[in-house]
Amino acid sequence: MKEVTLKQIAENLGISITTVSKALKNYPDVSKKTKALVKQEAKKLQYKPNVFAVNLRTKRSKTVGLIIPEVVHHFFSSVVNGIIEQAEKKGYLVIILQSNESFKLEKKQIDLLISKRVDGIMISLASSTTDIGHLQQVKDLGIPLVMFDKISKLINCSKIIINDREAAYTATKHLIDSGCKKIAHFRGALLPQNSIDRFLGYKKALEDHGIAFDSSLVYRCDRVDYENGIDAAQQLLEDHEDVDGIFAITDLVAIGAISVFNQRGIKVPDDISIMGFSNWFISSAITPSLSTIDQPGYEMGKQTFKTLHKEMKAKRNDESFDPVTRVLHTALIKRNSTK
Amino acid sequence: MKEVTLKQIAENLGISITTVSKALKNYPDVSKKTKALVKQEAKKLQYKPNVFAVNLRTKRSKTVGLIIPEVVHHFFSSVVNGIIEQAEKKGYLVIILQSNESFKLEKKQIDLLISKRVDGIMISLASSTTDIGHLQQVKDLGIPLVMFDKISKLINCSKIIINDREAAYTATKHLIDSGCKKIAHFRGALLPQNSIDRFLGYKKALEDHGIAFDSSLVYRCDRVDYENGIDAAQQLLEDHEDVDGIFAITDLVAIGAISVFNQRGIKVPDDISIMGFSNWFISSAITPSLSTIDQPGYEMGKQTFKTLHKEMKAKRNDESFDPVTRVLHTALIKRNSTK
DNA sequence: TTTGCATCCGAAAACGTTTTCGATTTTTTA
DNA sequence: TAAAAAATCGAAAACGTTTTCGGATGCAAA
Repeated sequence: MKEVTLKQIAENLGISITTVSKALKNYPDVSKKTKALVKQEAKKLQYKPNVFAVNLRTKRSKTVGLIIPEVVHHFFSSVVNGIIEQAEKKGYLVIILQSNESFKLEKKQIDLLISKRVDGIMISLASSTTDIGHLQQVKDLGIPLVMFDKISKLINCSKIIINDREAAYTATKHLIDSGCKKIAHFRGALLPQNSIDRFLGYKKALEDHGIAFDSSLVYRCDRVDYENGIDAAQQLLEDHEDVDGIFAITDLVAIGAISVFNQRGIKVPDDISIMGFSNWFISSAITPSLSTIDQPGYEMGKQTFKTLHKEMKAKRNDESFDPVTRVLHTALIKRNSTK
Repeated sequence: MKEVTLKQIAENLGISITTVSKALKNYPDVSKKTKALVKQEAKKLQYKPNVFAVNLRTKRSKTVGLIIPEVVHHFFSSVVNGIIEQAEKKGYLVIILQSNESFKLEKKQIDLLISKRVDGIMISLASSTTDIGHLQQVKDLGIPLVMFDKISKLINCSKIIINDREAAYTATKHLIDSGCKKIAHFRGALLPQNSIDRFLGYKKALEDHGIAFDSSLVYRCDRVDYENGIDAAQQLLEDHEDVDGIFAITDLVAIGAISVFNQRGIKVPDDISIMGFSNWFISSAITPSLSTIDQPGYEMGKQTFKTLHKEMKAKRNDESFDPVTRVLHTALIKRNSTK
């Protein structure tokens, strides 16, 4: 019941370990005859290379690390899906870590991935991350790094993103185009840039269309979840009776708002129109179905790994690699929560 | 810019590699003085053990594999969450693979994990998996294995599950208790045992409460998603006008049904009561909110890794380990889709 | 002084692979 | 037939760690 090794095969065939190794990897300096022999014996014994030894020798693990803020999250799980599918195609495995939106944890996990000597790292930052020393360290060690969605401009690496500002602009414009005159915004916390950008897109759209920006119409949801959507909607109803549109930073927030309106008999979209953001699965399943911006999670994951793969390949061949920034396309999804 | 190794430290201090290694691991046969010296130097040079060499030497990777049918799925992502959190606590990393409900892919991925020499494997089977040769192989190789949720009885390993049959019984009984007389069931495909068990629980509940089982009230959703819920509900409305309750195999199916009733002006729960299954996040966010059975995904993940960890530990110490089966508690969640 | 006993250290083997480089054999060319 | 070229193979080093086992040293007990 011993492990099958190159040595084992070599002894069985009466040849050297070197030749066995080279035969299995199709080196040109071993004859067809011995190659066939070796391969046959390897198959017979069900030889599987010891990946630990290979790693040690080649200094690579064919494994990459992924850090995301949350696993239980439609958008991020879509990204994960895109990443692991693509990675598997290229023979890479993915180690997934969850930062729980905590900077401290994120830092620790970067260290963990470094010590595990992954071949590359993909990350979407925690909201609280501003200090980027740990990421700089990754770059300094020469480990390929790709950031997606929640990025930091301070670090010079490849980035896969959407244009949050433009998408928010489109969302707001859709409300304006459909006749809304007084549009509220349920924004996210102050910190992640995405939250800021969406707010700026909202503001810009108003200004471009002759609607004065009114900061009292902006509500902050520090956690962009269902409950905060409920709270914001309730507060909004107290503060302003005549609002006829809402652009929510996230589908979940929008859905929270809708549930409030449903309960109070306020008709969506007749009395008030609502736009979400992300096109989570859930947004097509509620009543009324939610108009939103499609944020291509799966595609983002795919592109993220592809970019990382290119960078890893370049590194392996000692070629230089210039970081790229890829901005993915978002689309307006018109459903029944807007006119 | 060379890697810092034990050798490096040893040379700097003029001692042997052996002593350095032992000092860092607090072996008793190295003096306090040299220990302090070594540790200081290690810290100074920012020494990090080469995990590849450690793996090769110790034959362990401190990495475990996880195969699930789908990543973008509330329940499974909750499980993932529980697993990686627990794993990280114990110093293990998790490699996640997605079988896409494909038996072939599942088999390939098992091979992949074996060849990567993970220390243990956790899996929830693809629906189509009946042949379990690949899992037997895992057992035969002595790799600790834990199955959860979608399991096979044919394989002797630890299992973390819920009692689908009992939970379905509870769900159906709740409909009966709240006054429903004619209860339909939207079941899943023929294959995964969970689908069968939920069906059996439904049937048993009817029989125990003096309601004759009527197979024409059972609709099959081969994919348990939103669209199939819509289809089943529409078909049901054509076939039977007087149904007053539905037990759907999954929240998503139930929500599809609700959307149909909402559209047609059929009142839930006044005209018809609906029970889901799983307590996905979404079920509390729709209108009316969905009564369902809580399936503890996070806890399942936690227990799954904990059990695996015990088994890995036993193996490391050459102790025997008897597989355990843990049945987690499910709870009836009463919301507004039932009376 | 010898013996016994801790205490501390290091040589060396081992884990299994990859790859360089030189040696040997075979084939081709002059 | 000899020399050159090509084809084929293998010895050995290297990757960085862990762990066994024996040696050295010092000290107390006999």
